[in-house]
Amino acid sequence: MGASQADKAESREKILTIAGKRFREEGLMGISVADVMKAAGLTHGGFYKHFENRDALVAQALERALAPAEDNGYANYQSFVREYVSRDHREMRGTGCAMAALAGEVVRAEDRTRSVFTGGVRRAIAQIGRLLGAPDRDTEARAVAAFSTALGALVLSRAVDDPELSDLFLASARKALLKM
Amino acid sequence: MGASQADKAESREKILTIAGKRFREEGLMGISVADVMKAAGLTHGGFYKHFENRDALVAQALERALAPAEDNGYANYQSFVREYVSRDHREMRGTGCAMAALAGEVVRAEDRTRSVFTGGVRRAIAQIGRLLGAPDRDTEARAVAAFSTALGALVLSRAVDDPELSDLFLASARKALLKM
DNA sequence: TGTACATCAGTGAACGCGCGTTCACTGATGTAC
DNA sequence: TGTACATCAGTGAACGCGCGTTCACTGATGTAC
Repeated sequence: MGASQADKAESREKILTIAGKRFREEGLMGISVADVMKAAGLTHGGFYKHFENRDALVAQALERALAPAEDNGYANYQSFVREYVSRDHREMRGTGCAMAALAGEVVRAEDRTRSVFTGGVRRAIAQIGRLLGAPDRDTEARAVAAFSTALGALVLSRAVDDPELSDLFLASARKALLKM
Repeated sequence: MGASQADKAESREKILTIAGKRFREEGLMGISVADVMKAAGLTHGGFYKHFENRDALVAQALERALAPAEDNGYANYQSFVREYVSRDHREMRGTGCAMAALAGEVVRAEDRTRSVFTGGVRRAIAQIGRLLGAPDRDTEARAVAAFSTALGALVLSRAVDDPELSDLFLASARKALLKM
């Protein structure tokens, strides 16, 4: 069952996309190599033609999930708050912010994965800083605090099993963020 | 190797204490029944004399980890901020806030576990609300946003692999929280 | 108080299962002539 | 352009291992008389 170089690249893309989604949904330990390959329409044995081992997949899938999306920049600080801290984002676990999905787990991940994560955090802070407008002495600190609030509220709104309390996290965080 | 009823109660306590610590450190899936029992000085087979199954241990260990500690209430809002959002707390993963340690994982946990978690969140919000002083129309919303900021900053300060950035999360969140 | 017996916390071997990884094999792709 | 051959993406069986759970067994504890 031979395959061309183009097929290989396509398989790799598929594996990374699926892994990025499943890791966000099920956690970094929540899905097996065989499951990822099956979801990509392949058998598990071929995995090692694409990645050195499972940890490499974790790091690379996270890298891709955190890669800045061209189209998906926020127009301004208000739309960042309204889109990031929203019910839609809460529901989109597999395609939403990978930092919110994996922040709690990444402490225990491999160095490479942690470092990729840290890069994503830095870019997020820089982006929020830009949205906050003309940089002054404490723009960075305000961006960092805003990111903590937004991510914290999103994570807690997902964790809690009461829809009202969940909505309260989103609404309260939006209100606080728009005052900052 | 018979054991008295007092011994059994003692074993149960030990298992719950160790599990509560290890779950916070390694995640809800990060430690096996055999490891918990071994750490408690027992063999794995006896586990089922204490708990119906592993999920029951998760729920009960979380319940205990979230039980309000008599001695450990915060004197006021400022000490909550300074103690919760601190380097010490960041370093104390096994004995620190179980909500910060497990918020990201609990979405995928059993109903019982999620419900226990939600109870802990409600108590945390109520406590912060009280610390914020005389309740007015939006004390609850301010407490909810404050909790999001504090937990988000703690989680991110642990996730990130750069000590400076980690400290920046704590310092920036404290500053924002003390302004609220 | 002493004796006989039931209880049951704890032991450790065993179970079926899914995991990450390896490997011999296959056949279409890509290359050399 | 056609033929011969090497490459290597993908297959699927197999590996060793650790997991959650079960179970027959043990012996001190607790109870009945």
